Amino acid sequence: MSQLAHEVLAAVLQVRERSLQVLLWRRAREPAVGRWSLPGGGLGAAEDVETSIRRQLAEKVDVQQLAHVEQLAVFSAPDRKPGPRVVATAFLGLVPADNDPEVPDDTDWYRVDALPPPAFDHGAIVLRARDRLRAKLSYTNLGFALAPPAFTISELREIYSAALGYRVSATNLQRVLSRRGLLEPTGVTAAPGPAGGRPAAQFRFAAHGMEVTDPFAVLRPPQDRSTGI
Amino acid sequence: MSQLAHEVLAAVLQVRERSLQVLLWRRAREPAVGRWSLPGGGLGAAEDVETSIRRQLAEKVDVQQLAHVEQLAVFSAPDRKPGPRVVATAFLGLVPADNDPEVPDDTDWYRVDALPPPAFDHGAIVLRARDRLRAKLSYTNLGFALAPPAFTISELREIYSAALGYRVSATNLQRVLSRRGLLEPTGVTAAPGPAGGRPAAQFRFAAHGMEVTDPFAVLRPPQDRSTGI
DNA sequence: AGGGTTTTCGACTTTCGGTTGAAAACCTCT
DNA sequence: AGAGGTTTTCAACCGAAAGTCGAAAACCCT
Repeated sequence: MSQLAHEVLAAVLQVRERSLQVLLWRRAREPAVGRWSLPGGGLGAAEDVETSIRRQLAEKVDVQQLAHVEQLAVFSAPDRKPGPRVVATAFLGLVPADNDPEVPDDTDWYRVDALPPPAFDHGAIVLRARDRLRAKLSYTNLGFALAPPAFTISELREIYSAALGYRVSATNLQRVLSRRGLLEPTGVTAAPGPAGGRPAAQFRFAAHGMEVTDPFAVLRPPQDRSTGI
Repeated sequence: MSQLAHEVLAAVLQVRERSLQVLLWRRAREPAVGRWSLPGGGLGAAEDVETSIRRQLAEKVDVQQLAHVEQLAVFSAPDRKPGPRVVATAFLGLVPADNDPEVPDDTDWYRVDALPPPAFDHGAIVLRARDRLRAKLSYTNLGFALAPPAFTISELREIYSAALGYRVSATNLQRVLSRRGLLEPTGVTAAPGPAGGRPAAQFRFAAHGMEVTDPFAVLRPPQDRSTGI
């Protein structure tokens, strides 16, 4: 079995200014000078890939603000980078909206739908991350990782719309999430915008909704009516 | 960046004898002599991980019969195997029911819910594969990869029940799949069983259902009623 | 006070999935 | 051939979930 290098990369996504954006840094040296790269780096000898990506992301953003990290896929085309072969494990990371983490000078956020010239296969990785997020938003409770600690339904609607790429109904969003027991009111009402309007109630995600749970199952097990409550 | 070995492994699942089973081979040499291992091997210099796992699976089963292969996850704990470190990319493979591929002498099928002693972390990989299959059966059209080319609704129900671990309603299964446009009748009616009974109509998965499509979305895009048909 | 804006919420409709039961179409045994 | 058993098929019903709509509430500014 041949020895080869292994790196970890993360597409860290956040909804910023009403659009889905990804954290990229500009390469100052060859290869791919001037192109934009995902954060990450080589896998250390004593760490698994998840430990490694969290360690390396800590250099770019405050880890406290990473609400969710999950494996995305392995990218292993032999020619995916020039030079000695490197296999990459790619991750999806999510930062809640309204956070504005300090980032290094060479690093910044870019719209996923208008990426600057990406290095190597990093463009494909970003798109995979976006697609994974969109799918999971719909059939899991992953939304908690994109939302700030407290939010109004309108704000949450903006976040979902930006991430999904189409407008969702605020009424429906509230009902779907409520029915799953994910929303709870904070009691606070937010101040209205400059144009006035009724003040909006603030919500937060329920504590038990802060982990990704099983997807909604379409073919459910039969209901057992014998076990009366 | 340190150099290390990379292997590919596959949990190849099939519904056999009304239960979900996985293809395992018995280790004849150290390490882990006598324990049961997933098929796979080292990543070649000129191949990506998917090419590699397909090549290595060809030594165990007829590749024609692999209806679906997808990446599962990377397993990278530094101590997942004794000896020099090896990172593994694990795959989920699916073989349609009713196929009975030739397998080598040291290789056989085992029930996922009663695994023989697994080598290394291969037990965890099998369970991850099972969970992924169960989730995707529910919210995608992945069922096509478990079903034979033609089947009755009862047979399909057996397959789904075995894979999911609970009984599903035949009536409901047929309607859900039909509504998604995945089933089409072959025109043939199967012979009744030994106890008689009405002969069952045969179906097949529609051609456009033979790839995994987008999951069922809960928060759909708004319906555009302006584009009348 | 009046007009504009935004949020909230109830009500309606449609779609989807779970359940049931009757009818259809076969078998075997007498 | 008829009776009785078995399995499949399908229509009908029901409830839950989700999409849509509009009125009322609660704020702003002039």
